[in-house]
Amino acid sequence: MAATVTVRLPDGSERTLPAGATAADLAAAIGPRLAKAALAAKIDGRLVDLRAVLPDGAEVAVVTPESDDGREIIRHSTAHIMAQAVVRLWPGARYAIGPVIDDGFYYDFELPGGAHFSEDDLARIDSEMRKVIAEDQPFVRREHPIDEGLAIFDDQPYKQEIIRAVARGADEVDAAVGTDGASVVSTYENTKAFVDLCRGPHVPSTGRLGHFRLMRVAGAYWRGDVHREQLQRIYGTAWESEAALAAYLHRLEEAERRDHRKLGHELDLFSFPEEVGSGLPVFHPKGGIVRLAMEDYSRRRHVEAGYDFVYSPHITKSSLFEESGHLDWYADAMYPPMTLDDGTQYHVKPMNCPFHILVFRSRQRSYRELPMRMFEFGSVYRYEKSGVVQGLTRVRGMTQDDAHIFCTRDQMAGELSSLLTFVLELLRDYGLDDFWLELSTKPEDKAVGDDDEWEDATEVLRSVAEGRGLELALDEGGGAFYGPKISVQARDAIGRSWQMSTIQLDFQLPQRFGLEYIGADNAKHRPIMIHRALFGSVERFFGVLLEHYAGNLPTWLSPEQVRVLPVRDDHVPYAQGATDRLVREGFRAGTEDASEPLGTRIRRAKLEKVPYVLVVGDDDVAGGTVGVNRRGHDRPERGVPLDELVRLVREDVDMRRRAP
RNA sequence: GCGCCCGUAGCUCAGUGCGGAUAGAGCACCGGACUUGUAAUCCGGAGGUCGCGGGUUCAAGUCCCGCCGGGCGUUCCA
Repeated sequence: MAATVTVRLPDGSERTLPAGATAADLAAAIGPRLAKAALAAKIDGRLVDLRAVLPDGAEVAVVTPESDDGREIIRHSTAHIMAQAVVRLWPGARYAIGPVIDDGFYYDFELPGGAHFSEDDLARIDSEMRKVIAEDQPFVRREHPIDEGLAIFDDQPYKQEIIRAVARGADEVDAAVGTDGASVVSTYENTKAFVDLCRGPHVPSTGRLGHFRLMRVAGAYWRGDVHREQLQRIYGTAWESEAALAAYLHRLEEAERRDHRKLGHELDLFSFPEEVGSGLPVFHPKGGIVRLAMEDYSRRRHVEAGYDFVYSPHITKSSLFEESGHLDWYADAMYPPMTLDDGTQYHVKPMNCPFHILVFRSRQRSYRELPMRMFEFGSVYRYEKSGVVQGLTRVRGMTQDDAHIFCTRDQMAGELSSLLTFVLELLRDYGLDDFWLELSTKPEDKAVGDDDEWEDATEVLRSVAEGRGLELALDEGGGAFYGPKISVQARDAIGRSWQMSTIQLDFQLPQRFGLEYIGADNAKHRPIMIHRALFGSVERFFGVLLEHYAGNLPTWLSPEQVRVLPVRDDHVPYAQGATDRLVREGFRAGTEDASEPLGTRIRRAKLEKVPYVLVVGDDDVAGGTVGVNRRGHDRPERGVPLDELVRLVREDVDMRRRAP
């Protein structure tokens, strides 16, 4: 055996160390600061402990806290000490799995006697964890043959189940296990009393941790299977520094501040009356105006883009959904039927497509009519499971900006391409401008439509996405059996992704409904159908915009665009005159009288996020001017001629200028 | 659907641990006074089947059960 090993570092340089040197030795050899910061190492792309021995010729990188790998290791190690704390506090507790997730980690437990964690327990667990950290326990890795592993965890049935899965080489276990061989499992021992089954790697010792916070308790099924034991899950977040933790918590607060449910209530836009039912919003006058503005603009754009407008009822005989197939595979998500005296069943519609199809089928169609683009703000009802309804983003009653395009095979590519352009332009007009796309392709097993159609459609979607320079995530085999799909995701002002529009090809429904048109060859042909919704649902889009703008809707969407405040009662006539002028110009404006101090009225208007708050007093009456407080500006601008103000607001509205 | 948590005035919350007499506060609302030049004027008033139903108890906002509504989670994996 050679006396030295040579490894290559990320910068391309090489280091030679004595044989048997560990990753920690390498870090020390590079420099004392790195040695101190080092958490783990990556050898030939695989994350390992700092104590791992370096093989000769390997590519080695030292993992430090301020990296994705580093944070992941910190989170994983923090999950372990949480498990240790829980076992200390609840002797006999069983621990299942404790993986890393986005921004944090969780660990699943089963407490003795079927006990449950309460929110108060989090504080106890937290302080026990800090004791474990203060003890600076090492994470000692060991490898054991299967039977030895089973013996170590003889009172931990979940761990044993995992070990057996590893032994079987079960494919649900991460492939990394394979490098150890399925005959061996690894453990990490913190103390004699606490050993956990784990692939690793971990930080060298618990003293390296501490910037964490336990977030919440939740229930979760063992292995995600509803038929298995329900375990208690604790979620936490952990970071490399107090500052990073604080920044993360701040991001959460920011998201909370923007919560559309909260803003919707504060700004008196909508509510969810208990009397109506879960997931069924009602829009108040101010929210109604916002919707009106959103919908009107959408309608205008659809007219310009060559759509026809159709209307369809909210209920229909069940037979329509039998013909469409919805009742076969979608019944769970539908409201149950109502039965009339003669026994006929009716369903509230969960989708608009069958109606649009009937419009198409209402008479014989010629190829000259295609493409036909039918648009409807169609209200649909879906029986979402009670646990999933959430604000406006997941509701049981919603209005889709739904359209179905019927076209020939030859027109398909052109339609898809112009459609995607249309979607992106329209979403931009509403103020979203950071997009990425997800393309779901043909599922492996079964699919309707011929391969040629699938391939062609998929290719068009792909090329349009790429041509636009947009990020494209491929969801290989993730399409529905009836056609490929592209979904447009938008990132909002604080970087969160929302799924917005979907464009879905459908090779199935035209077939089920026997749709056809007469081609130039005087023969019957089957049209291709494209389903698409740009907002998804008006309600959801409303919620997304509200969060995106943190309630500061751009002027063109604001429920009240201008509020005029007279300084004293005797300024009211002038204020009213200004308001009348603004209303004549087509703006949403109002006067508030002077029965309260100006400061109070300004404050209220600002809290209500009115984009333009005008103050008029003696000087303005004399000069035909207004004092302008623009939302987002600290200082008012005095003495602005009314004409100038009208011009300003007009420009804001016409350009659909983004809110400050 | 399931698990945990929550539901008190229009809103935000106190009171619930350990059951005890007319259930409190701030904001909002209504009335009056103040006549205001840029983020909370003063005084007064009204407002509650303590989510709903059932149970335990001499006594229930408080304890138990069911339902309704809401929040969070159900991020495949040692």
